[in-house]
Amino acid sequence: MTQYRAIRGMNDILPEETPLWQYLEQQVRLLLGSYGYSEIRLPLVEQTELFSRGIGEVTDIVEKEMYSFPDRNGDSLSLRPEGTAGCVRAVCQHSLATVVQKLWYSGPMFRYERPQKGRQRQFHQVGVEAFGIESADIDAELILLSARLWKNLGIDGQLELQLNTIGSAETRTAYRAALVEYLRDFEGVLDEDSVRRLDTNPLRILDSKNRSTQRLLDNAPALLDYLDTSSAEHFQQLQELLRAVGLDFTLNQRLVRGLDYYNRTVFEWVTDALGAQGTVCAGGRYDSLVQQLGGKATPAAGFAMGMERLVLLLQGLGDAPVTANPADVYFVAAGEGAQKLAFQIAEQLRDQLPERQLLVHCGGGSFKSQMKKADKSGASLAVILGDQEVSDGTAGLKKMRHADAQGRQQTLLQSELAGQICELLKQEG
RNA sequence: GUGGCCGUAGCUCAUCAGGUAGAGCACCGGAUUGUGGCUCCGGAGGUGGCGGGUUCGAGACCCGUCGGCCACCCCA
Repeated sequence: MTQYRAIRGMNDILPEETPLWQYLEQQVRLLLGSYGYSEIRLPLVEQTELFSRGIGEVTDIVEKEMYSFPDRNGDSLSLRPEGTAGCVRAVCQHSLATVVQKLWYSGPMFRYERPQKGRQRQFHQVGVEAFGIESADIDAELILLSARLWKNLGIDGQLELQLNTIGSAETRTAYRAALVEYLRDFEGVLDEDSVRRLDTNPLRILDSKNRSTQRLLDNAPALLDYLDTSSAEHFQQLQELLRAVGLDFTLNQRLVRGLDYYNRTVFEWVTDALGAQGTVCAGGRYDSLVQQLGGKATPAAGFAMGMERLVLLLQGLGDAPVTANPADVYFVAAGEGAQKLAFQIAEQLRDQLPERQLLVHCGGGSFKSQMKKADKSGASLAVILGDQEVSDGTAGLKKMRHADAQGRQQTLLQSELAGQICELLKQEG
């Protein structure tokens, strides 16, 4: 029984899983680079106020999910529950938005929630943000690059794009009033959470999972009818751009986001392969956030993707796209002299083959047990050194998993070893 | 925060009217002298999450607690 456990909801990513994470991160990095986005690295901790002002005081994230604590000087700090607020803060602080900025970041986020499939208390997001562009083309680009990432990862078949617009602040004020007026009449039949939201955040009622609430909404006023003309045009342009490149999407009028800063475009990539946490990537436009956080008015749009959820999708692919790297050469060394010799030869070989994985056996043991380790390492070649080789200047070189038992092992001079290994590895590619 | 299911070796799990625990995989060693993969033999490894209760006796029953999973909620 282990004495210490990781904090609930904060999981270790074990060596077995890291190759898949590295693969995912690499694909993300390449793709974002190809669209001209630059990485920005941000602190995990910010002033609590940045989040309450940015995300919204009455959102669940701020109300009950933040890890907040007083700093030693009494300031209230919080572990970031999302990345956009901090990114906007950095953009303002360093006056980055004097020109168009296309940025991305990745790292852990923290929310105090009950863990379940696809949901941790410490989880990882990659966020992508574009500052300084008001037109719908950047909305389209953000969506297109995410679509391309799914394709590159081979998970595009499992994802569907849902799209909506929530218009301007005025749109929502007017619509909110109409929606509340409509729903008040059904207060008796609404589910408990939706009743509460009538006062706090009525738009969130739209994406309630409650079936009877959803039925009530069938006859509710539609946000589209309250849309201001420029938002309507913006939305129209976005759809045209997406259609122009043949990207499928579903209009979902009940799609609203849980963070207050969004306006106009909102979108989600959803899957039914992950149980209840089906949103893998989501975002939208947030034109007033920069100004709201003290910067110059700057239009902006962005999205975030949940890395754990993407990893789950990749793992579900069956054919694991990545596995652990097998070794190339394993040095079996029995005896003190052989150990020294193995290190010498291996170090020399590392100069010539920096890309190859060379393992020198450590920890002693019989030839037999060392050979077992060599086999398990996946190495294609084993170098065998013992007292005899030390004294006569030779080395055994064995091709592991070689069909022909006869030609499997050769004895050669130590001076020939490096050249022969290079040659054999080159043959294998 | 609420609810359902679950908690036995590193991992996956079993056993039994309640009588103080097993298998497979993994690990270690051996099967002729210094050599892997297959097979065979052997070994190590568990205060049965923790605490309390019922009982002559509990891993098995009851209560509590902690933890896990899933769902609500929330959201990436």
